[in-house]
Amino acid sequence: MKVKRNPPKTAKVSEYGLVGPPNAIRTNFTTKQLTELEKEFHFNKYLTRARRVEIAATLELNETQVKIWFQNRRMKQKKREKEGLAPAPAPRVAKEVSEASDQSNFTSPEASPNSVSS
Amino acid sequence: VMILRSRFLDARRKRRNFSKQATEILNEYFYSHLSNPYPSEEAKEELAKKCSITVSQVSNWFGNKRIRYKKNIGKFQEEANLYAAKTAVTAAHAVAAAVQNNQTNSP
DNA sequence: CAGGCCGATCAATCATAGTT
DNA sequence: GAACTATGATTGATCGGCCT
Repeated sequence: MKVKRNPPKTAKVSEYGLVGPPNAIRTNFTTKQLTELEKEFHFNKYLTRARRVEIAATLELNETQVKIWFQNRRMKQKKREKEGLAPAPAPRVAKEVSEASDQSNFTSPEASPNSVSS
Repeated sequence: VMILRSRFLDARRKRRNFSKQATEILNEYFYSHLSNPYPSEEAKEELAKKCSITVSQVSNWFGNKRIRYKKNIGKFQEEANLYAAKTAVTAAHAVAAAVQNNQTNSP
């Protein structure tokens, strides 16, 4: 569960030396877990220690996983907000090859969680 | 039976390939900064503007490119040489122009 | 000093567009 | 037109930095 890297900020990554922790499984959250987390997120963007423990226990996840999920979720939301507010620069790229770039971008982010279990 | 792959919640995943020239610009930056292919936020914004895509898309592109490049450098060698050459030519033109300008300006 | 959050990135995977 | 490959996007998790 660790993927030691070295993303250089002030250095060079010249040789991408393979960092190799043999183990690093990306846990797949179940639809139920995601649904619960999402529900909680809409209630509170931030978790309290107590709530985190509670949720972790209920969903059978580590506190860390819950914590990380919320962090990622917040970043996701921020990204969405930023993206959804200024997508329409209509620069006439009056040049050669340039297909129609339609962007039906409106302020309608989320979709409905569909769980069509077979 | 618990491993359900109902992961198709991404109805918005209607991807659209970037224009040929956008890819051109991104690759040019990538290969001319191969030692450190991490554009700053400002650079990303500039690239985004030139490519007519969002900053996030620029980030995605670099993220994918970096990983895929290191995953199989050999597969991209050809591409790397191509852009390296292109950059060299551009640089040469710049030098030539500078020289020309210097001559017409120095008595 | 430990713990959380942010921002960027990674790495694996998904789903689709483009090729063969 | 199926089979394969290229590519953009998503996301659980890591890293470094900053703040409380």
